[in-house]
Amino acid sequence: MLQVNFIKENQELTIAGLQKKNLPNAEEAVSKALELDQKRRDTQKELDDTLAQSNSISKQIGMLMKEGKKEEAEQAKAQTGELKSKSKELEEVLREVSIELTEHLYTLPNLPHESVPVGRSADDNETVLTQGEIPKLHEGAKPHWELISDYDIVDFELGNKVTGAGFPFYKGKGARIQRALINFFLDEAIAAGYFEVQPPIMINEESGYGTGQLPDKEGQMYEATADKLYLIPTAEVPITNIYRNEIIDEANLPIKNVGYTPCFRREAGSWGAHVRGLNRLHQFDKVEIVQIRKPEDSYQALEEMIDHVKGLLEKLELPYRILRLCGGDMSFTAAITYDFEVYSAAQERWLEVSSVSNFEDYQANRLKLRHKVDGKTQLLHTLNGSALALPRILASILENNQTPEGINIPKVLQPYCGFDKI
RNA sequence: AGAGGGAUGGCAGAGUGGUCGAAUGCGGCGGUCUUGAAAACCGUUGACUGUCAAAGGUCCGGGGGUUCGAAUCCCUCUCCCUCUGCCA
Repeated sequence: MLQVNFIKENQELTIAGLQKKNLPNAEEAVSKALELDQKRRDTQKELDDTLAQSNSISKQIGMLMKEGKKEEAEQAKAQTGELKSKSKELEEVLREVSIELTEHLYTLPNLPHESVPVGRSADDNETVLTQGEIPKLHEGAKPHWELISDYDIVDFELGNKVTGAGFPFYKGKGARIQRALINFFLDEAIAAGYFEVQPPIMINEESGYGTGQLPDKEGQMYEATADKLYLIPTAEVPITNIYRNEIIDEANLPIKNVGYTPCFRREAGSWGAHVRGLNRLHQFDKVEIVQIRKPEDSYQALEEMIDHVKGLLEKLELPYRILRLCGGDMSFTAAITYDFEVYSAAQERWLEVSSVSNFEDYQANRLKLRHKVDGKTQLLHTLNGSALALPRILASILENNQTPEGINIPKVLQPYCGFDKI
C-alpha cells in the first residue's frame, strides 16, 4: 500500500507512476486519496479535542470524589453527556472515513521504478540478457508431455483420478529428480547466505492482505472456507508475513530467507493454449528466496538475487533470458520485476521459471514492517524471487537433454539424483 | 473434543473501578568509581498518531458493552497452559 504522506508530497510523481502501471484515472485516484486523508485528519483532530475535554473532566471528578465533594462531582458529571455523544458520532465518522481511505489505497498499485519500461502487455517487456546455447535436438525429438509418459515419470491421469486436472503424480525417477532439484536449490541458497525455513502452506486472511494477495487476487488462491484459511500460491506469503507488525533490530538486518513449499494456484479462467504438460499446474513445487532490506540497499539486494538465479540456471546448463517487465505486465505490488525464462527446445518456447521483484516499501507498509533510524521507525523494503519453480525447469531439462538413448541429467544434479540418465 | 486456569512493556512479574502508560526485578542505554573490566551506585529505557516543536489522542491478546471514569466489571472471539480423551 502506498503511503498517503508520500502521495501528498509527490503528487505528480504518483500520478505518473500509476499511469505507467496502466491505472485508469490516476489523477482522480490521487485527489480522492488526498481528500479522504484530509477528512480523516480533520475528524481525528476534532475527536481528540473532544476526548481531551472529557478526560480532563473525568480526572476532576476523580479528585472531587476523593476529597468527598459529592455535589460538585455530580455537577461535573452533568457536563459530560454532550461530549460523550459527540465523541461517539465522531468515532463513527472516523471509522467510516478510515475504512474508505484504506480501501481506496488498496486499489492503488505500487509505483514502478524509473527503469521500468512503459508498456501494456508482455509484448512490451524488455529483454536484458540472453544466455546459453539453444540445443539442436535429434530427429523425432518430443515435447516433455510425451517424454514423461514414455518414461512414465509424471502421471497426469493418476492425478486426475485422485484429485483433478493440474495435480500430477511424479513417479520413480520423476519423483527422485524433483527431490534432487529441491535439495539443489536449497543448498545453493544456503551457500549464498540464506536461512532455511519451512513455513506452513496455509495462511490466514491477515497474511493474505499483508503481502497483497488479498483483496486483489481473491479467486486465485484455494480457500479452506470452514477455517478461513488459504493455500499459499507462493512461499513469499508465509515467509514475508513472519515479519508482519515487527520492528526489526538493526543487528538482524539484512534478512535473507529461503524456503521450499508446494504452491497452489487456481489459475481461474486461464486454461487454453500453452498449458499442456508441466507448463501450468494447480500444484507445483518452488524454492523461494526472500530478503528484508534497508531502503538504501534494496537495489543491491535485487542484483544479488538476480545473480543467484542466473547461477542456478547456468549450473543446470539451461539456456535462459532475462526480461525486465513493463509497467503493464508487472504485478500489482512490485516496483520492479525481472522474469527469467528458460528455453524449452522441443516446444520451441520460452518458459517463465522465476520472477524476481523489489516491492520497496509497498508490502512493508501493509505489513507494518519497520526498523529504527535515529529513534524513528522507518519502513523496510521487501524482495523475493523464485529460485526456482520446478515444473518448467523439469520440462526443459527433459526436452533439451533428450537423446535417442535417453535423457541426460545435468551434471550438477547427478549426485542429488543418484543416476545420470533416464 | 470435555473440564479448569490464563493472556500486562524486550523478558519475568505486580496491579480488581479514579492523578496507572502501568510497581518491582532482569535485560538495554548513559554516567560515577576503576589503569581497564566486573561489582556497586545514580540516571534513563514501549508503540502508534499528531506537531516546526509541543500540547493532545490511542494502545495492558482482538472486538463489543457498563460507567463521568476500565488493565481492573460484563459479553464475545482468538490463542496459550494443566488434566482427561483421541492421534501422525
